[in-house]
Amino acid sequence: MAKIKGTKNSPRKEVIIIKASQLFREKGFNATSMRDLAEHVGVEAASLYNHIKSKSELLQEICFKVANNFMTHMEEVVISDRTAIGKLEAILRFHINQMLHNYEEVYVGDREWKHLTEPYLSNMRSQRRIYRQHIASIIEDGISKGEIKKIDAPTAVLIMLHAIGGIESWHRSQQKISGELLEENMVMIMIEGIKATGIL
Amino acid sequence: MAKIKGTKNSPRKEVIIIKASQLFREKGFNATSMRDLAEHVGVEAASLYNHIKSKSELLQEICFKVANNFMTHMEEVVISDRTAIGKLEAILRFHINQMLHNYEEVYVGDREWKHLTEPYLSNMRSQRRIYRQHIASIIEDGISKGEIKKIDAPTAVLIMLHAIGGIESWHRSQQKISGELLEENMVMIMIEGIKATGIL
DNA sequence: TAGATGTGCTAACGCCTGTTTGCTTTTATT
DNA sequence: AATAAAAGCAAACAGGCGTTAGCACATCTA
Repeated sequence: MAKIKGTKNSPRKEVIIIKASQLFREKGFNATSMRDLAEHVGVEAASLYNHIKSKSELLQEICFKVANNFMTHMEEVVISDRTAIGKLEAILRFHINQMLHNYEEVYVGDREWKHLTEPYLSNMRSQRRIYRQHIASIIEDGISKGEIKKIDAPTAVLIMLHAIGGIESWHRSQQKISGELLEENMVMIMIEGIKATGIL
Repeated sequence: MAKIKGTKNSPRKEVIIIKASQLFREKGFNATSMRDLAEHVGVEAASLYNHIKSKSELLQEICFKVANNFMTHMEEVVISDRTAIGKLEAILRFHINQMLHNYEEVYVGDREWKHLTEPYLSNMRSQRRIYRQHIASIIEDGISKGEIKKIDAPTAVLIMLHAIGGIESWHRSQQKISGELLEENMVMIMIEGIKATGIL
């Protein structure tokens, strides 16, 4: 039988997670209280527990959803037949687009994962390490093939990843350029910065 | 007779601020309790209040000390007779060195200032805006003089500033390259990324 | 219609928070 | 040695925290 609810087709838990993402991003995980969250959902704090197990669970769901998202894309890129520069550009563009169109959750996943509890904390740490190592490997591959100038790969990785985090400032900016233009500017600056010039 | 002391001569307060910087960096401002801090100082929580007025005051002192530090340097650079690229490189190197040698406080000043209370919060917001505008002006000047490729200046600013924030990862890294090498790598990648190539 | 299920509420719990009070001990100055 | 100031402590406060218990209602299922 078709279960058609009419007004309430979106489950309550989804709404809670979305609101939680916004608040965690805005004020941080620890500075966001359950009563705070409840008010934004339009409900009393106690009622939240009909849908979620704990405040921690909210952070876990947000962080691991984001992490899986990035990890899945990374695996596709790694097995693709792009050049090293092409792979980096693909990763860069994916990050930028995620930051542009999935802002709240991505931001929380990036900045608030430290407040996860074990064993999720260790799990996240290792996922992030693996992710960075993937990028470093691509860079080192590019260097050995002469596509990329001779730089320290881990340094290039941290520059790339953190530069993208700066899109946060763009979101808050008043006179912002379009997302497409932002993407092109970032890609140009970052990719040109590591490309081999033939001179060096 | 003469009260030479004021509230400044006490080194105890310095210790408290240093430990607070470490804890705020490690766990975040909200996740650091005064009892936590007291334990690291080697004292009971109540005793802290013989040296400081409030937890908030700690965050204020850290944030504004760092901000003044950067602002002072910025003003020196702005009035210098360097080229635009030269100015950017000077700013970049200053940031990197601060991040390397004054890590805890700089990190807190960068990531935890959101938890300041008014009027300090507004003050900090405007200081940061002014700082970014200074950099943007330098970039635009460089573009108009043909030193820098035609990019969106605010975008370049956010890339620069956030890329530096990535040194956080470097600090935690196990097999890290030397600070000098890190600096050279970062400068090379970032500066080359925005330099005019003559082709474009 | 009867029961089950989902969702909401009020009230409360135990714990932790930043901070104050009142008192004692250490340290520095005369 | 006497005295004043600085620095420490235990105890407590009021308020906020995440969370639970118990109950009420509404909706869906049989």
